[in-house]
Amino acid sequence: MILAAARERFGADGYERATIRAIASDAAIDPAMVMRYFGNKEKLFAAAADVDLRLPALDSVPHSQLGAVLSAHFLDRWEDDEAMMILLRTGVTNEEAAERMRAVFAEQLAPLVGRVCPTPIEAPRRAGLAATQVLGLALCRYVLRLPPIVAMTHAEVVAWLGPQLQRCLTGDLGVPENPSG
Amino acid sequence: MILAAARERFGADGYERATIRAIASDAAIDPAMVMRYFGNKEKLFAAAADVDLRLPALDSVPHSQLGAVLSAHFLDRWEDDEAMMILLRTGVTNEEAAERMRAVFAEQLAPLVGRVCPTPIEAPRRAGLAATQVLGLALCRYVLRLPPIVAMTHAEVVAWLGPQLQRCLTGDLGVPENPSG
DNA sequence: CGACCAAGTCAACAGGCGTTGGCCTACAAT
DNA sequence: ATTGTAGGCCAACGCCTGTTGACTTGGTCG
Repeated sequence: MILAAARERFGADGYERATIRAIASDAAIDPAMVMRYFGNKEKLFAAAADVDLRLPALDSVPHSQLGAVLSAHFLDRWEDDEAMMILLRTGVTNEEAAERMRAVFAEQLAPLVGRVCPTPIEAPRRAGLAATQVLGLALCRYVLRLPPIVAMTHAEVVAWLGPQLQRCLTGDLGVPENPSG
Repeated sequence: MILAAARERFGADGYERATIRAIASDAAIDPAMVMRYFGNKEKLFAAAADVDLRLPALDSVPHSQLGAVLSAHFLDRWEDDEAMMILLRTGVTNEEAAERMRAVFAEQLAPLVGRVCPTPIEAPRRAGLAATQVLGLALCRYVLRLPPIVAMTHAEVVAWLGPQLQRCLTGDLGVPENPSG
């Protein structure tokens, strides 16, 4: 499967270093076949970087458990879907990938937060802060491989991230009397 | 100054897309001069990515103020030193840059945390978690440009990040009865 | 004046890239 | 047996990259 090889290469090397030739070689086909099926490199990337966070419905989750549920979900998601890594690796140097990342945030995470957030006007900011938590941890653990973060077990990470996300969603934002800036 | 142009290009484009020709053009010199002065692209990058966090001495800071002090310091640092952005942009796709980032963490942040951390054995993990906070926020604000995070004022970011860092340094790690894994 | 040496310019090399068009094979229908 | 067609391979194009070596300039010393 071409897409599987593409996801692997994009996720491991980023957009610029992942070459069509290498992807084709991994898939044991000719580079020209990649062009025939996907048109060009950009379109191949777009097909490979189609991310679905698969966020669960949170309506039946008690407010005090939101952080814990999301923490476990994100870590599982991160460890079994290469597309997550693709966006993180490529979104940093490729504007198109960054735009897609903002879209994933706006279309998937933000609306969900909006439905469970006590004060809807704060929802986008709370969702954004939650994103910083998840992305910062993924960056240090899976990409930069900071030793102390890599050394944490799956359970330890979930246990740490849960309360952090909980604070993003329902905690004090720091300047509550003037939240809009 | 060649280094200034190199920092700008590496910070804006990442390692692969920043070309020696473009850097030389920015500096209004010939590409061959870059080679003469720095040897090759890798060495030029190494010279441009020499990051100093300039962390203040924290010994005289009350423990309850550690997060606030570091929060303000990091945000100032991010906003006036292009080298910070270089490492974030390139460390994601370039293993040499990632290694340098781990070195900055191990040599600059971790020792400082070790000196103010209540239980020294937890220091590396606390420093790592603090790194996830700072990097996650910088990633969303300066690189991915998530709108709600960009919309926050400097003061709002500092006010939010302070307590977060404080929790990393002196708060509950989540599984305190078994912190080493 | 002539000789040197560092600083800078220029053109070119070899290699890798995305992308293209032509050829070749294999199979189905007539 | 011949034709048509789709799928796949190969060689090549044009472009851009890092890097190199030869050449020119300008200033300083014997």
